[in-house]
Formats: sequence, C-alpha cells, structure tokens
Amino acid sequence: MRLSTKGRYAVRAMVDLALHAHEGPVSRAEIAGRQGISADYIAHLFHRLQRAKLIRGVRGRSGGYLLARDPAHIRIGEIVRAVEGPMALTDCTVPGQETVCPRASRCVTRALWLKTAQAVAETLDSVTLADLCRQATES
Amino acid sequence: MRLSTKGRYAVRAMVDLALHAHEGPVSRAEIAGRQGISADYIAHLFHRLQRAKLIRGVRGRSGGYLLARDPAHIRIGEIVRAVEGPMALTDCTVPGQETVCPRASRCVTRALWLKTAQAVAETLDSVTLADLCRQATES
DNA sequence: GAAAAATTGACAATTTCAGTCAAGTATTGT
DNA sequence: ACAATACTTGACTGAAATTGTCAATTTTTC
Repeated sequence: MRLSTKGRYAVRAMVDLALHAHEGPVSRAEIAGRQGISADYIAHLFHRLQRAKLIRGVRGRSGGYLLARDPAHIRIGEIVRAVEGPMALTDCTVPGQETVCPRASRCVTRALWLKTAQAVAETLDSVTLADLCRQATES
Repeated sequence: MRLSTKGRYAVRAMVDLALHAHEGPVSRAEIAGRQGISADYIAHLFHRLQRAKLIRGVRGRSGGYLLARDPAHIRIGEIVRAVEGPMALTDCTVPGQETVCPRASRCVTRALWLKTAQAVAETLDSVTLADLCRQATES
C-alpha cells in the first residue's frame, strides 16, 4: 500500500514550481537541485503532468515549466492521478475500464475496494496546491 | 496504488473460512478449491493471519483452520494489515518506525500522506467480517 | 550560430510480487 | 503402531513493476 515515488516526487516538484514560478519559467535543474530529485526523472513526471494540463513546458534558452492554472485550483489528487494513473485498489475497480472477473457476481469485496479508493481520492482532492504552498511559507 | 493479492486473497479466504467453519476446521485445500487460489500461497497468508491472532491452525488428520474470534469482531482492516503490514503510503509515515528523512522539517506533504492512510484504515475498519458474510449469503 | 532547455524513447539495475517446492512436525483414524 | 492427512516454515524462482539513466532530437534565446 505504498505510494510510489512518482506520486510523491510529483507533488513536491509541483509545490516547488508553484513557489518559484512567479517570475518566469523554472527549469528542471533548479527543481531537481532544490528537491534532491534526478532532473532526468523529473522530465518524465512533468511530461505526464503536462499531458494532464497541469503545467506548461517552455522550450528554448531561458525555458522551463509554468503552472497551467492557479495553485488554488489544482487539487493534489489531480497531480497524483496524472502520474500514477486512476486511483483504484484493484484492476476490477479501475474507473472506465473495469476488468470483469468471473467471480464478480459472487464477489463481496469489490464494493469495499471501491469505497476505499474513493476515500483516498476525497482526501487528496480536499487539499489544493495553494494549501501546501501556504504551509510551506508559514513555517 | 494497488492493493496486492495478499490483501485481497486474505480477505476472500477469511470470508470463505467464516462461512464454512461452523462445524470444525476448514483445510487449505477446500478454501483454495472454492476460491481459486493456490493452496501453497494460502499457507503463507494464513501464517501471518495466525501470528495476528485472527485464526487458529489445527494440525493433524482432520485439521485445518478456525477463526480465533467472532466474525463480528474481526475488522477487515485487521486482515489487510496482518498480511500487508501497517497501512502507510510512505516509509516516513509507518507508525512506530518512521524513517526520519532529512527534509522532514521542510516537508509539507507528510501530513497529507498520514491523513490519507488514516482514511484508508478508517474505511477498512468500518466493515467487519460478519458484514461481508451477511452480504455473501443475502444474494 | 552556439548554448540552454524541453521532448521523447530506449534501456537497465533493483526491488517487489506471486507463487512453487520441499523438508519437517503434529495429529488422527484404523 | 503407522500410514495418511494437514499444518509449518524456509528457500527459492520467474515475472513484473519501480526507479531511474542515457542519448538523440527539437525548440528557442542570447
């Protein structure tokens, strides 16, 4: 039941980006340096975040990345889902593409896995990137 | 964010056990046959469930396994924790043995991972083995 | 035009998962 | 007694996922 580094790194990188993007694009190298994450690995994470329209990549000499939306309107759940895929505890509860298992009719546990994944989603969606940034600057 | 087969199989096996243990011990072979799970794999899962005092192994000729408690007093969360270890989304939030990360002081995400794991635990602990058995016999 | 930086795909080391196999111990039915 | 049954436990293995690395390419700016 661990969250992979993809999810954890992505959230940290997004907080970092939100805190430093006030004046122009932030490069991977800067974020990687501050956060202690491999710049090459960040490239892959940001590729997915971009596909999810959460950030925007700026090419060229003084390029980098920018948030695509106001931090107050980016939910942490969106970030995690973007890099880790839909929140589901089992293959048979992946929203949209539920794999039909032959035991489905008799299966009494599926509803519980579904409910649990929803609890996770609600928790992560109840916090915005702006919330985390506020905490970071407070301390 | 998937639950491993350990947790899923363990819950199914426990439901099966609860439904069939009225008259004496149930063998691995019986549960394995009904649930389509390898009997050898069940041995390992049940070993952990036994260590957690959720079931009791009965050796010898007509042996098998029995529930150690009333199904109404066995929470699904206990089963999952027994086979998968404590619910934590990160190493730095494993209860008891938090690995101290050098960024802990500046880390703004830890509290969120903690809160999320608690939401999972609460959801799984809100359902008992008896609840699942009732559903299974209803349909 | 050279340097900086994102974009993208291929690849590899490591770890975890899922399950098998086998040797050993305990108990029971006959 | 003893053979059959069934739990107990550890070692081991193949497959898959994770966690990156590396390199080639494209875009933009100074």
